[in-house]
Amino acid sequence: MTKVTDKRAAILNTALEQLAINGFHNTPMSLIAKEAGVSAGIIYHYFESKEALIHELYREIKVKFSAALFVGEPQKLSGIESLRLVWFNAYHFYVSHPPETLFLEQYENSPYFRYTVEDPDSVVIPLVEKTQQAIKEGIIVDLPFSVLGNLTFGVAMSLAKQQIAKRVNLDEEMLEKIANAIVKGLQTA
Amino acid sequence: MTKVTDKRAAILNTALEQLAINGFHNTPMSLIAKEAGVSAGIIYHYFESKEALIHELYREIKVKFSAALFVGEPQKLSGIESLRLVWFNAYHFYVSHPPETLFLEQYENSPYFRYTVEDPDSVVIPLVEKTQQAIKEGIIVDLPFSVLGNLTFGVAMSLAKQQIAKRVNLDEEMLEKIANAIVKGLQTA
Amino acid sequence: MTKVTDKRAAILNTALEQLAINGFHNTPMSLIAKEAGVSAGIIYHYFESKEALIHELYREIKVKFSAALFVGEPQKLSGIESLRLVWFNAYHFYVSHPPETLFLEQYENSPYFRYTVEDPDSVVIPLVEKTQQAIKEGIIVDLPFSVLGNLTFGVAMSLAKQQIAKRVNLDEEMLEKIANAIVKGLQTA
Amino acid sequence: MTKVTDKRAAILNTALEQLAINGFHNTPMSLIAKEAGVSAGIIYHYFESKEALIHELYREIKVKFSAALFVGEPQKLSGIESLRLVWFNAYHFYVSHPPETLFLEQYENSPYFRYTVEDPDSVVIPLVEKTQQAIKEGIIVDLPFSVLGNLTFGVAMSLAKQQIAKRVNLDEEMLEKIANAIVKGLQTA
DNA sequence: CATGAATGAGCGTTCATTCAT
DNA sequence: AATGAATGAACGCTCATTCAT
Repeated sequence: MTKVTDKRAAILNTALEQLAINGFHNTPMSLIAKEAGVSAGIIYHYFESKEALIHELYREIKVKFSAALFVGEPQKLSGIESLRLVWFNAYHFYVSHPPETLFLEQYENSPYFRYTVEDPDSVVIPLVEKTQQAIKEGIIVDLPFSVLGNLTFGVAMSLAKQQIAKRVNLDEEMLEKIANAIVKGLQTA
Repeated sequence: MTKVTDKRAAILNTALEQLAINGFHNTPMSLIAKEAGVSAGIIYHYFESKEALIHELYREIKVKFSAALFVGEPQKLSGIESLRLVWFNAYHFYVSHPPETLFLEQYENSPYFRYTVEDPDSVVIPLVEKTQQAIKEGIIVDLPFSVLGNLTFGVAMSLAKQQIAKRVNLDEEMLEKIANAIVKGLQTA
Repeated sequence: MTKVTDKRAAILNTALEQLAINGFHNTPMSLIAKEAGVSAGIIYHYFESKEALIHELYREIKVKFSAALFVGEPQKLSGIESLRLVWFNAYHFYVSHPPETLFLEQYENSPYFRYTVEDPDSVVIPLVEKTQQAIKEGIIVDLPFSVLGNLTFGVAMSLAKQQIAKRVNLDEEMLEKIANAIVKGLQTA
Repeated sequence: MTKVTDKRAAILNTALEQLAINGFHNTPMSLIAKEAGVSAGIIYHYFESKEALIHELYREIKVKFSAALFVGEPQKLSGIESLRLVWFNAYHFYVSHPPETLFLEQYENSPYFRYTVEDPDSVVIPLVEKTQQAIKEGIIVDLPFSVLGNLTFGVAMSLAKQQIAKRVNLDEEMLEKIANAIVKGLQTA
């Protein structure tokens, strides 16, 4: 049992690594197999296809990401403070998980995967409710969730990618400025 | 003379369309040729390789995009008003050019093209200077250009992509709200 | 184990045959595959490229050829007798291995392979030494090795090619005459 | 008239040069056209095909070569002296015409052209007769013409190729030695 | 479960040849 | 005669997937 999980996990880990480095289309299954120390054939025992493997990877990363958003228990803070903390959590997840971030970006921009429906992870519901309440209370501007997502997570990911690629060097002070800009923008009045 | 330009242009147009729909790696040269109504070989008369064709496409789109930013002459407005107008221009360019937008996103996230240096188009310099001045005057928060780019163009593109995919429906009122959020966030005090 | 060797060997054998018949550039990999009864892809499992396959073929033929030179133990004969025997051995190898001979000729005259360094096969060193000694003793004319090679192996190969092409019919008597001519020419005084 | 000849000649000259450098299969017609300063299409006005162009080149080189053999009027010398002079003429032609030599070698070893019949150029008949007479007189060993050709022209070409490739440096003294070896070998008694 | 040899469709690219101008 | 854009078959090679062992 542990063994099975181990091999499956090894494949997933290696796949993530290699897909992030080489891109989806420059990462042959045989390379994943080789780097994971398994045979090419066995991958098809655990995953139906390369596509399925990638989808599964996406799912797992999403779960990890969702969990990371709750560091510091933002659900217990006020609307604005919650927003700020969640933003930092997202940014820090991205910045400290380069392969995951590069993978997500590729996945979400691949026309191949473009039509995958994304329903919000159930675990994230407390945050959604918190935000809805803040909107109703007139604390946060009334914008659709997907727009709010862009203005927060989207920006966090873009910045993290720049940081990862070292095209910018964001220190704590600058991050504060950026978080302020975002929070200020989304606050009413 | 016109003929040459025509065929070259037909290839570029078709390539853009197909690359946006299928993605770089699921768009064989033979498909571009077929859709453009030309033979596979002739593409190599106009472009050195598939890679060169894609780079050229990128270059041309960037030029069109840069030009689009100047609609309404933002360079003649005050720092804040200029920022707001440029943001709208970017958003409208993206939203009204879905293939270009999908292409740009893929291009800029392709590991294959990740190392292409991007110096700001010279035509865009007036806007850069305008912004620098606004920062110096303390009107806009002092953040690196790449960060400001994320908070403006990056957000505009993400929203446009959502709009294109009909995952959201942004009317003028909502766009105003969003533009306000961004401008407010970037304004000092 | 035997199987692997079998398929690799089948590819090499078929490649030799086809390359000799059609020439390097008129022998598609797909033809080699078809004639060898394997898929096109599998060749690349055993050889890195068409070029590598050809180089490997050359190497193997050279080894076989070198071994053939020692039939009758020429290294134990006097300088002159050794020379004569080696010449016959070379000629007989060529004449009894038409594909190998045609292949060698193409390989060594291909601009593509013109710059391959050819150090004498280590197995051949005894013969080289024997010849050097005969030169030092004043039995054989003092000419560079490459020139001696031409006057012996070169001539043997050319004649063998003519024989193979049936442009001449060299019986034992005539071969004796030719060998005599060569040996006489290279003998001092 | 002169113009036609000029363009045809330009194509032939350039073709020779490029074919010698790159080999038959790495010399596109378009390269020949470009280097000759003509259009790709016009070549097909003068030559039926690439193959026909190559055959024609071969024919012309053979004529030049045959003429070169008569330098110093060997047909007026004694059998042995004639043989020696012809050998030198052949060698010097090869060495002073590298493109022609590399071309000839490729041509004659190409399986594609292997079955071209080679009847001795009529211009060469005086030499053939001279040799036949010398054989009849018992001065030169009685060997078929093609064998004698190998032992003389064949060796001369091989050595010239080595000289051209600078794999050996044959000075006059050494050439004398080699010529002596050949002549001695072919002389009776 | 596990291997890795084997398949074969598909890709990017080349180039001899043609033909509208 | 002359051009060079255009064609399209063919090539070397890759790789997701299968399957005998």
